[in-house]
Amino acid sequence: MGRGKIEIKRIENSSNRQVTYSKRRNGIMKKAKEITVLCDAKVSLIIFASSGKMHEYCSPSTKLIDILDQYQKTSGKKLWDAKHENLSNEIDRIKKENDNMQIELRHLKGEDITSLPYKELMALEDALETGLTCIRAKQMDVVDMARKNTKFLEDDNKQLNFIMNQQQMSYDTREQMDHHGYQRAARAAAADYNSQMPFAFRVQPMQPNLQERM
Amino acid sequence: MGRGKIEIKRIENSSNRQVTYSKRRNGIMKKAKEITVLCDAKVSLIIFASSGKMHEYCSPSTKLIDILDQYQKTSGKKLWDAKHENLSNEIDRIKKENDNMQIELRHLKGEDITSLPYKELMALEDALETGLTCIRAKQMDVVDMARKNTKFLEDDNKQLNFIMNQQQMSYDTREQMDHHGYQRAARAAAADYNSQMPFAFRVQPMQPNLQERM
DNA sequence: AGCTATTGATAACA
DNA sequence: TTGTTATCAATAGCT
Repeated sequence: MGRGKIEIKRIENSSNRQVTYSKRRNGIMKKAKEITVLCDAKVSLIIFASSGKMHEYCSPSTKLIDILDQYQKTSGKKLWDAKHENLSNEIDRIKKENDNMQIELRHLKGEDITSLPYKELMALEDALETGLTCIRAKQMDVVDMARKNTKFLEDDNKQLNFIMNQQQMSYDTREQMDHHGYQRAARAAAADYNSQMPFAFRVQPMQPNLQERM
Repeated sequence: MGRGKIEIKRIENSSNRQVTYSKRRNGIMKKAKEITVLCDAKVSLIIFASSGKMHEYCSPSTKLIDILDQYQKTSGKKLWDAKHENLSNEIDRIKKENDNMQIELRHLKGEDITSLPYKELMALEDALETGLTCIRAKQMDVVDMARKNTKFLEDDNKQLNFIMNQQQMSYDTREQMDHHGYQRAARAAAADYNSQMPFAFRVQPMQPNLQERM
């Protein structure tokens, strides 16, 4: 149909192909509309040009999704139903997991244990005792750490008090000294302190993260 | 195109409509095939006759589902994506729930507690103690029940032994008795036993389900 | 289902 | 892209 007959094979000339695509697309769309009107048919037509541009026709007062639903029912071919099934199965699987954990949690909290056999009661008891042991060990750790922290703070305080006293003393005798003499006195005081205290009590960096863990 | 021009409106004559549908359907299918070959297009064509009968064309080496996926991306219209999103959200929600329970379970078992604040350690301890109390109470119940069961069995045994002895005795003196006399003696033995035992120790139905709960 | 007169679609060209 | 038109293709009405 045209000035010359053509073979049905890919049109190599790109612009010819584009023109033909456009004209034939319109032609098919028109035919699709006509058949829906003439024959009461439901039609879904989706065309992608090689460029990726899309055109569609769907018979009026019909939704594409309805046509596709009917397609699945009529043909038995799954489009999204398969994906749906997978997701639904996944949900079921996870829900079951959920329920089991729910039950285990209840049991550990001493709920819903009326119908449990003795063996499981024993197992639960063991688990709870183990947990309690761990928790209490951890609590001890924390308390211990707090105690150590307190001790470090006390030592710091002691040292700071000592230095302050020395500074006060050197301030009291300041009149007899020049500026350099004052600084010398303060340094001497610190050195004096460190030489009097055993190593473990000297100023040193605070334990990192000690506070956080409380 | 035909022996006469026709108006594009529903063909009222049913058999004409059917024939026209069939011819035009073939025509559209052919056109669809041609445009895919001539112009490198991807085409999905689904037609339902008013009778419900379906015909489809999909460009070769392409799946309908792929065309529809591309349709959703290109047009932005959702077909099944909305449904999928709902299911996916549900899955995410349940998975989160799952994770939380997983963590709670671990904590109760004394695992992964290194970074827990002291307050939560206390709460865990309380929960574990409560659970342990409940479990042990239940264990006591079971043991108690077992003890009662044992007692019932012992009583039964005692009673059966008593009756057996009586029967043995009546057997030993059997020669002096006729058949009726023997039966009378056995009945008398049982009555004798019941009259000698306090009510609570008499034969009575076993506690139901006592065994099961072990 | 075939046939064919006729209309409709479109290839090549502008 | 759009329009024109000579041709080819589809099909309406009939068998």
